[in-house]
Amino acid sequence: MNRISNTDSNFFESVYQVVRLVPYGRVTTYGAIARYLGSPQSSRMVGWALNGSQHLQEWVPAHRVVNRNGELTGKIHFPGNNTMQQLLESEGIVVEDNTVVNFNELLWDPTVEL
DNA sequence: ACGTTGACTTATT
DNA sequence: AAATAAGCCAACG
Repeated sequence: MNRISNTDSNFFESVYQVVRLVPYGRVTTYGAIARYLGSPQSSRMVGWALNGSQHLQEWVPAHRVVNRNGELTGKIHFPGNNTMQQLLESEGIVVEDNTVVNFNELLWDPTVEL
């Protein structure tokens, strides 16, 4: 059925799926996910999808998704002040000044890894 | 119903 | 190199 069809909410679900595949202690970017889904310019929708993922029952490691600069741009949408950073640090990721250190090494790109 | 906003990124000036 | 424009498209007011 579907098969990569647009005009469906599959985009959002696909985002959740991909984010769940991010390995422990690694991070990915909005653009990488968007590109993997076939819409390299829909990176904003990835963020919006993740916004909805928060009240999903499924565990979606949204804290492992940062922008292409490695900055924790989405942390403001987490409960508390730096919940996102704390979660990342609890996985061994070093965060400094809202930016993931060694981001380039920790980056997990689905178009490359899959 | 129309206009604005937004967890972004790439291209152009 | 730095600033501005544009593209994406769903949700909110």
